[in-house]
Amino acid sequence: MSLRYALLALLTAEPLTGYDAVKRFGGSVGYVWHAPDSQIYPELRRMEGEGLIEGEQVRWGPNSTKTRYSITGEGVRALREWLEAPIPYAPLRDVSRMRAAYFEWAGPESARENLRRHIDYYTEQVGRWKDMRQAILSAEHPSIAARLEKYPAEEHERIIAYKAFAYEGLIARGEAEIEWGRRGLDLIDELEGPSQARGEPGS
Amino acid sequence: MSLRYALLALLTAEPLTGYDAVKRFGGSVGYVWHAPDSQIYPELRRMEGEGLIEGEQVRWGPNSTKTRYSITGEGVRALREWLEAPIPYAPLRDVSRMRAAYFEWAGPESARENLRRHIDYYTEQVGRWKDMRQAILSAEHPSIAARLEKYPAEEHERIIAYKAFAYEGLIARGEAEIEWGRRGLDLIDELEGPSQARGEPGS
DNA sequence: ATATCCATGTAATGCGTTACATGATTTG
DNA sequence: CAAATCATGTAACGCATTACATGGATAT
Repeated sequence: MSLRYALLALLTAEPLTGYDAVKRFGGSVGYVWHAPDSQIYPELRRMEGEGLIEGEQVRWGPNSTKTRYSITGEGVRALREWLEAPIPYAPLRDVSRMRAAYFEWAGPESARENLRRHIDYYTEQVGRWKDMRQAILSAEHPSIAARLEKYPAEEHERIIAYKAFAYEGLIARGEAEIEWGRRGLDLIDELEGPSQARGEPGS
Repeated sequence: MSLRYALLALLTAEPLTGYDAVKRFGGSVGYVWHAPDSQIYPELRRMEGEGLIEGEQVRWGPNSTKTRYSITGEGVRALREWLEAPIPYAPLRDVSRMRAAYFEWAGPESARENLRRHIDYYTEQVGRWKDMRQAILSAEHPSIAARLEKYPAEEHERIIAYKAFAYEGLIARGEAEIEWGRRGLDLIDELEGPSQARGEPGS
C-alpha cells in the first residue's frame, strides 16, 4: 500500500503524467521504492477515483491527449496522515542471511561467489545512492529542482536535508552489507583454507 | 519461493511435523524468514507432492496421528542447488527511508516519534539477535543442538560459524539502523530547534 | 521513413496476509 | 476437569511480478 504514498509524495513536487511517474520510479524514487508500470497506471486511476488526485486531459500532438495528474487537498491530507501514523514493521524475510546460515551445504567456492556478488551488488548501489545524495544536496537533480521552485526558500533546507538523510540511511546500510560480506570471505578462509582460485605468488 | 528452502534447511537438522516447523518459524528461523502457519502446512504438502520431503504417519495419542516430514535426497539436491545459484536481488522497497525523505510533510514531533520507534524497534531486534547468536555459539539452542548431533564433529565448527555469521549480519544492520535513527533525531533538532517535549534543566 | 521516445495499459499467476475454524491431547 | 499445547487446516483478499500488447509523436 505504500505505492500510493510514493505517488502522492511525487505529486507534491509537480503534476505528472503516468509516464512521468513511471520515469521517476526508474530513477530517483525507484532507489527507495520500486514499482513497475503495470502497477503505476492502474493505481493512479484508483487514486483518482478516490479523490486523492485529479487528472486533467492535456493535448499531446495534433490527435492525442495525455492525462496529467495533480494532488488534491484530500491527497495531501492522506499523505500527512500516513506519514504521521506509526509504521507496522514488516516481519523479516532476509534471503542473504538465510543463505549464509546454511553455507555449509554449498561448496566453499560457491559461498565465496555468493558473498562476492553481495559485495558487488551493494558497492554498485552505494555508488548510486551517493550520487543521488550529492545531486540532492546540490539541488541539481531535476525532480528536486522542480520541488524547490514550488516551495518558499525557508523550506528548502529541510526539504533537501530530509531527502539526503534518507539516502544516508541507504548508504550506511549498504556499507554495513559490504563489511559483512568481507568478514564472510575472511571467515570462509579461516574455516576452509584460502581460496584456490588465485595462485600463490613466488611458489 | 524461499519458504520452501527455509523448510528444507530446517529438515536437514531433524524430521519435523508441520507444527514443529511452525514453532521454528516463531523463533529461530523466524528471525530470518517469517512465515505464518497458513503458508507452512500447504507448502509442506506441495513439497511432499514434488518429492522433496517425505511424510510418515506417526501415532499421536490413542486415536490420532500426526505427519512427520523428512528431507529426501532430492530435497537435499534442491537445497544445494538453490544455495549455489546466484540470488536475484529484489528491487528495493524501503518504507522507513521513503517516509524519512518526506518528513517535511509531517510535523517535527511526529517525525521524532517515528525515529524513536525506529530506534526502539531495532534495539529490541538487536537484543534478540544477539541472544540468538550467543545461543548458537554455545550450542545451547535446541535446534542447533539437534543439528550438531546429526553431523560429525569436524563439521560442527562451520555449522555454528555460518549461523553466527548470519546473525552478525542482522546485528550489524540493526545497529546501523539505530545509528541512523539517532542522527535523524539530531538533524531534526538542528532544523527545527530542540524538542519541546522535555524541559530545560536549570531554566 | 525509421528509430526512439512517450503514453497506456491487460492478463495470468504467485506469494503473502488476515481472518476464521476445529478438534485431539497432554498437563496441572 | 479446565487450560494450555499440539495438530492442521480453509477462504478471501490484495499487492506485486511477469509477460504480453499497442499506438501516437518527435527527432534524425
